[in-house]
Amino acid sequence: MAPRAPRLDDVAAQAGVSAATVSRFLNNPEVVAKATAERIRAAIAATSYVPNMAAGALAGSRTRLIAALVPDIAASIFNDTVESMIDGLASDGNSVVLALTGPDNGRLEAEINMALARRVDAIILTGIVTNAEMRERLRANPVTVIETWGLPEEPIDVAIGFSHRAAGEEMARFLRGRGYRRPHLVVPRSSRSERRAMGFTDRWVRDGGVDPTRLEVNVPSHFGQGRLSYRALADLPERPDVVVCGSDWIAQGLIIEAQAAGIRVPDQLAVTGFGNLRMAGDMRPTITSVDIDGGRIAREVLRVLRARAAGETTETKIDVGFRVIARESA
Amino acid sequence: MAPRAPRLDDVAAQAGVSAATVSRFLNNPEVVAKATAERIRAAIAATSYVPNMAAGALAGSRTRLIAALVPDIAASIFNDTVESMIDGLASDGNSVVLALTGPDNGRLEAEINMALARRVDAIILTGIVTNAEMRERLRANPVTVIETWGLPEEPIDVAIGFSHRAAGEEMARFLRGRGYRRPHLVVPRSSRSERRAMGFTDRWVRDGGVDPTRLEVNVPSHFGQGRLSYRALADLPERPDVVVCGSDWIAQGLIIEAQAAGIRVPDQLAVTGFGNLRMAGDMRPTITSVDIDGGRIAREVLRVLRARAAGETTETKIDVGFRVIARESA
DNA sequence: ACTGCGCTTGCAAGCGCTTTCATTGCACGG
DNA sequence: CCGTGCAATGAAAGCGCTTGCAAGCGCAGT
Repeated sequence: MAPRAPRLDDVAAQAGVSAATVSRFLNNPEVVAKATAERIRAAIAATSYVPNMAAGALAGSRTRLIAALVPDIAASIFNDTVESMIDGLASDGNSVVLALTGPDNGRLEAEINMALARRVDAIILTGIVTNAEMRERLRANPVTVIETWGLPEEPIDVAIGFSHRAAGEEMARFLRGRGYRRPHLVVPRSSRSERRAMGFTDRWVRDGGVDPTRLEVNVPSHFGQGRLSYRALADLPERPDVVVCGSDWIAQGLIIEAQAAGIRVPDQLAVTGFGNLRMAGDMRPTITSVDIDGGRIAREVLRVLRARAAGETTETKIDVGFRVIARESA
Repeated sequence: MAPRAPRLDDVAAQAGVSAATVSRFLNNPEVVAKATAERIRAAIAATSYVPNMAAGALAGSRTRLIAALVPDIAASIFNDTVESMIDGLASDGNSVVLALTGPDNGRLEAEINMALARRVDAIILTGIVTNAEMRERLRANPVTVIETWGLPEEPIDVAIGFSHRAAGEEMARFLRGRGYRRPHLVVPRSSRSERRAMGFTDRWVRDGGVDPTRLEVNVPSHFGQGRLSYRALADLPERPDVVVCGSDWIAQGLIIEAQAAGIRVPDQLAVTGFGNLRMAGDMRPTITSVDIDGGRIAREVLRVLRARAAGETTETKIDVGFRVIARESA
């Protein structure tokens, strides 16, 4: 009944060539003679052949599968990067297996193991893996591993990111330059935010400022937290003059709650975000933020992957930097 | 040098059993004798064996790979659903290949073909496939196909969604009940939004209302469009009393721009959104929206997939409905 | 003791490709 | 006219796993 799906052999027979030639045509069209290519093309159309990549993966030890591990995608700052990566990889003929590692990377190990079992060609991590054993495990594996959004001292393989600490320091410098005196930090509970907060605090204090107050919030961070964070300001012994938020969402929520309370931003309270989401530039007032070029990260990932596919070597540490974007809110 | 990765054989030898038994242990632990299982478990640990799923897929004609096709993930209303699905599927031992079909589903066919080539166990579509040839193609394939967020007359295989037209009608009924007279629609250029707008307009007019004015905006819709949409109201011959937005993002941006212009929402201008994002309930004023239970969609998808995996049959049309959530903005 | 049954296990045949190696055919220079 | 070399192709050996089939085993029933 169900006439089994056509295979390479069927196409080959139809075209009057061997399976090997069809395979070559599929993977390296330029090595087969023009006339042959034409016959094969016709045969493929005639049989409506769809290659079986599972078989190809086994035989060729190349799955064309890339694993992307991210904490979440609900409203994540990584989404733009992930989207660009998927786009680029797809046009190279790869597919992306998206795995969620959850807050605190709770499922990180399980997902890395799954990626290894699938024999993906590369694993793209968000943030850096802290578990030493896991790092070794990955290093021992022939798979390409790219750590993004962070710059560890010794990358497992390749790291593409920036220094969160430096970003924090830069924001401290920026706000100090604008004359603010009493910063308050709203810090999502992720190692990256924590690092930025450290950088901010260290720099601020070293420059003679008073120790910033701080509030920690759960990840993933969102709009509602901004509102709550605003209310929490009331509990502070002294009112801050600027609130440094760990994400643009929080900043937006905080601004809206402040405005609803009749507080003018930035005159009475300045606010900064992080991530420079598109919304930050559209908000009223526009939000001062830190821009990370997610597209650039995606491009670098693609570049590295292409280089690897071509058998070339690449740098192992790529700093994409960041930029404080001064806008109306601070 | 690089001692080749351990295979099933290596584990088998180590455990003193045949490869077949190890395979069975891996896929059906309960069929191997307790003592044997223990020896195999030890052997796996000793050799740090990681199964090769590519080989497993070829031999077992089951990839445990699910393709999820969505238009985008940048700030998509589908993200919650996708996230829940990935979570659920991962805990069943599957992996999700996320493919982006782009605005207008420009890359839909290419990605469906890729999914077919990978021999995924199921394809989860966002929205319904309009290309008749493609629908036939999918029907002819043994793969499970689930269309979500829509309810076509004749699903390719299984459809899990709701009627966008009915949602539009319901919103018309709701606003009319509240006494609004001059609605203005901000409609993203997607077939789903379009359908809701049609439903709204038909109902509104049938109930004796004046034809709503409308503005079309590009997808993916975002905050900034809301601001622009507000400004565009000035071009209208008559000022609307309620703006029905195709997404909560647009509604939020519109509200903020209106407020910045000194307009009180909802007193002077009411606004509704769609999607009931978390933010909608946190905004000032809170946004009246239409809730789609994305988690429910995800759960139904899982249920269907599990049933299929168990060889059972399932309903082919599952209506998850929607609910107008009345809040402050309208 | 013999038969039969259920539970475990092993054997071996693939799954549909890729790739190495060898072969063929042909153009070309000597 | 023959030897060379290159371009194009074919033959066949896997890639590492799953699974149908059959056999071994211990035990209950007769």
